[in-house]
Amino acid sequence: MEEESVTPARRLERSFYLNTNAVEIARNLLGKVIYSSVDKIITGGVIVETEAYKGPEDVGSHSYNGKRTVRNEMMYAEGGLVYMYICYGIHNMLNIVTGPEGSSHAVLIRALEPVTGIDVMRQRRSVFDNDKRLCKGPGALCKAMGLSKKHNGVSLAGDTVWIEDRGTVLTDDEIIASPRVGLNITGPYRDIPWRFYIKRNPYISRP
DNA sequence: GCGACGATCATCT
DNA sequence: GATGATCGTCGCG
Repeated sequence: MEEESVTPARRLERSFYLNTNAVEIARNLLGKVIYSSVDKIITGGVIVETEAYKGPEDVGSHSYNGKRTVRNEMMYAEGGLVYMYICYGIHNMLNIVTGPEGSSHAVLIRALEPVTGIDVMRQRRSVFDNDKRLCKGPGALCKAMGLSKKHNGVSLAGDTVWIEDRGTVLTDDEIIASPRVGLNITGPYRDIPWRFYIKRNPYISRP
């Protein structure tokens, strides 16, 4: 038998997403690689920034207090699906549904370090001068990866959107936890450190 | 039916 | 750092 010199990339398994602690999953998604295959073109990048949203106790979550609407229904699905919604009328947001069916936790993907299909991402974003901007922010990365609300409910076990573990190990001192971005709420959940990003990574949406 | 409001981004100054 | 773009969704009654 021949030994592998590097850890082979392998898709995250279903159990990864069934963890009931979305905060833990948000942290553990850092360093993983997310891919999309849209119009037969594969694009992807390393996840460098995430945010956890924990329903129903999290005032910042769409599912706060058990709220259930047409828009957020996907949050209640079993972990391992994609929850997409539109923000500010323009921007698509990519979330990973987590926890068992009936719970409503999710992780927002906020920034990627582009790895695959970079030229297509430049075209989709009309950004040709600075690859650090390609997937800088949740709306930007969706545009770069060709993802929109029509991908709501797509399974990460399928061949449209999936996440791989490349064996990257991040220690706690390489990860920054900080308050979440853009929430217009008051109370303790406003400043709870549920945003995670890789320290000094130039591809995050903001320091 | 309608008014208000975003888990943002690009383009200014 | 400030501002305008832009529209789906929610909640009201």
